[in-house]
Amino acid sequence: MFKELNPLLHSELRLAVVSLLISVESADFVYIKEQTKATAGNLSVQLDKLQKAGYIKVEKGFKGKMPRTTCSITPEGVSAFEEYVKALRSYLGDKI
Amino acid sequence: MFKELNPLLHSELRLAVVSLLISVESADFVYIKEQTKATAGNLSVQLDKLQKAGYIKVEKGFKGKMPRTTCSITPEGVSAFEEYVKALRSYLGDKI
DNA sequence: TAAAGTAGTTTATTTTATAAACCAAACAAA
DNA sequence: TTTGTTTGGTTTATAAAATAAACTACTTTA
Repeated sequence: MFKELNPLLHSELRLAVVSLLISVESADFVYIKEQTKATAGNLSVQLDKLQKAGYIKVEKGFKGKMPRTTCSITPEGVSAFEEYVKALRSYLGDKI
Repeated sequence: MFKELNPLLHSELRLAVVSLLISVESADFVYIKEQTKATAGNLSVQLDKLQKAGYIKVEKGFKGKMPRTTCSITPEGVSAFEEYVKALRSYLGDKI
């Protein structure tokens, strides 16, 4: 009846991050923070979880002299998201 | 960009309950428990939250001599669910 | 060179979800 | 008839999560 919802994606901020990255090739920390309206601390924690799950890749470098963290989605991230959306449908019926 | 997801509905079990009740007029505790595969304790807690939010109506009565708790969705519950689904779309893009 | 800003991380606190323990009545059966 | 079991839950305790606050390190500006 109701499919299980991947708890890693069933989180407002992490879902927003993955949703954003899926349509964008790559995005840096500041941009993600702005788009999702997250606090830096919360974003840092959630990016870490997504990375540890293998759903995103996080690269730390510099833009000039300032640190710059760039994120991109992995193939596992894409398919986890697709699975999540499929599972969601079991809750939404024909409403979507 | 990303709409806020009503935290009361953004919970696997509460979403399942509301989703179930939306298509069914009314359902009792045991039935909901079976359909959602929830434990009784968890279900009890979550039904209480939904009721306190005014999203469902909970009626306690008896079937013969055994207690029987019947739940149904309220108009506020229906519209909260519809809002939630609308907000979700901002995360799912054209994936759904 | 002191103050303020940028880009984050770490730690602490609050909130949630979940599980475990419990309760009361009914039924079953010895 | 009293001991055990099942039903239908609720309450309380614990684990996990989200969030906020505090902090670090470096840079830019006044």
